[in-house]
Amino acid sequence: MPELPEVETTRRGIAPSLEGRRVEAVRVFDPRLRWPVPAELAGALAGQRIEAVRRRAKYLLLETAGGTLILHLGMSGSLRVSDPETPRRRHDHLEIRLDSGRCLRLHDPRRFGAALWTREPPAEHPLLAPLGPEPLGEGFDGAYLRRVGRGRRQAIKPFIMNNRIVVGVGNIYANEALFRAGIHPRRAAGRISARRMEALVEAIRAVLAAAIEQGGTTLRDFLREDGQPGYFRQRLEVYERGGEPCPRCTATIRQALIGQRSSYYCPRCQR
DNA sequence: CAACGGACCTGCCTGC
DNA sequence: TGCAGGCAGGTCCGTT
Repeated sequence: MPELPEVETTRRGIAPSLEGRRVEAVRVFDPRLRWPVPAELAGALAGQRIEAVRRRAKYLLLETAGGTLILHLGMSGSLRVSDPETPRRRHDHLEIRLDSGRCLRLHDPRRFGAALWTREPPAEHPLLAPLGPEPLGEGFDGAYLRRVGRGRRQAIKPFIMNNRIVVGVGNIYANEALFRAGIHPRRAAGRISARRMEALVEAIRAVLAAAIEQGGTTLRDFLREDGQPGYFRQRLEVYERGGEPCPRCTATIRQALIGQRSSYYCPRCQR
């Protein structure tokens, strides 16, 4: 479910309830996530004060003086701040009780998500260390993308979805950014001019920023931590619109599998 | 190395 | 109605 805008929306939603609070207890109802939830997590996190809730790529980082809880929402994960008295839902796998009397619950039907603990600086964790630049940060520009794409024959769409190249661009926003930039999703990454690569970078930034502003995209089940949906879905121009007219030129939008993922594009506008 | 397919899971929808 | 099959927002890992 969540791409960068949904994770960032979640971060902004939960941070005010977490920052500055002390963890009173941690309960793991089902440790079978993508990797087993470490047995030491509950003991290590209990008693710690949450100093900051940060995001790196699609990872959420709950930082304390004793270590960092690394959370990933996978395809179907979500976080809710709730009253501990509220009955647990099916697929609520982890609960963190706070000294405010509230609790944070991780809900994840498909269990592709993760909850890990590290005492090292999180940037050095093996999962985070190899990640490419943040798309909305410094260090991500046309010159960079052109340089790392040089000589690559891989299609541009899976290329920008590779988190060693740039993080946070999932299937929805890859489709949308390529449409905005007028680039065909199958075009080889190494065969895009500097000018068009710059346009692609700007399109990625613009679509992610706009989606964050709208609270993310709710397709099926993504809900913000307050239970509200994100409103970016109505702004999607090609995603899940196969067979509809292109909003720019009225040609019929195509759907095809590229790199195993559903891809949507206008065969006339995108070259 | 780059590129690709498989794997991990549940839920939901479609079509027979 | 039941059941098989396909698909879903991610990404690691093993193989070519």
